[in-house]
Amino acid sequence: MGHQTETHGPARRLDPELVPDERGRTSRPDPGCPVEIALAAISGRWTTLVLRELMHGPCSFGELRARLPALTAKVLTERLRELAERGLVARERRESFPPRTSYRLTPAGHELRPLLVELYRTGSALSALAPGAAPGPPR
Amino acid sequence: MGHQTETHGPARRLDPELVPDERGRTSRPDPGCPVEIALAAISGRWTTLVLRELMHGPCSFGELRARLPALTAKVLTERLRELAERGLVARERRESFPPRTSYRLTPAGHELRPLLVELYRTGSALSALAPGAAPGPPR
DNA sequence: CGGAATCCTATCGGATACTG
DNA sequence: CAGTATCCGATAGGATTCCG
Repeated sequence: MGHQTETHGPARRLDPELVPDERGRTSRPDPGCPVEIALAAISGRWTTLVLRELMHGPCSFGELRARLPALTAKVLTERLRELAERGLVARERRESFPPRTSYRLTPAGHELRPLLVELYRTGSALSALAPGAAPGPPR
Repeated sequence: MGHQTETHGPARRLDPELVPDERGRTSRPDPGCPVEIALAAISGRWTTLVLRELMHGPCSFGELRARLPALTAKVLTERLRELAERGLVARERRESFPPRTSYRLTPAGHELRPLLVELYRTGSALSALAPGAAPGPPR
């Protein structure tokens, strides 16, 4: 916690906690940057809600729809496919009748839990600090 | 109270770490949910990179452009305005010539630091766990 | 230097309807 | 039950040009 650098010091000091290694020094939105990887994992509307449900345990397609009634089948399908492609969710089909599909988090998917917790914590802190300041216009 | 047609298990247990209070029980992308508030704060391409730069200390418009050369003035302006509207960034103008503007994080803005660190940590964990699995196609 | 004003395209996500 | 198939309006964000 040293002193501040002036606005035109030659080289800025990089915070090692914020930029631990090479991959954090990108000067553009590089997909290989860990921050981008994590952002991609939770990107897209409804994604964090779907993840939250799956964090509570495996879930069928219909159960997810029941818990998130305003989420259309199309978008849910898209989210689950993206999450599966990224290796965060596993799909298991029973070929019986009626067909049953179960979705569950993979070990990689469970890695997202601390991030979701931190998102919640940060959001709470912000709403406490910024009283009424632009939660964003309702969609 | 009638129960619903649940295909198995009665009520799911909500994880108190994941859903600490009422505001985490939304069944849709509610802007008042802390998770959404935090997501909104870091939403938009380039936003985390701009925040990273500002975390290192105050910065002028031109300095930000110099450090993020591929970021156009239009988008940078948009990001800074959004961050300012959300109370995360403060702008200070010198009306001299040439005009100098300095941007710095507010206390609320500094609240985002642990989130950025967590994003980095999570992304690193994912890339270690999912070897080569869909970092997403290059844009 | 520090922006604002346009234009243009790609993608996202909601609504709706249909299928195995 | 578990999806697929279209259509469509709304943004997001990049490129370019201009202004105080």
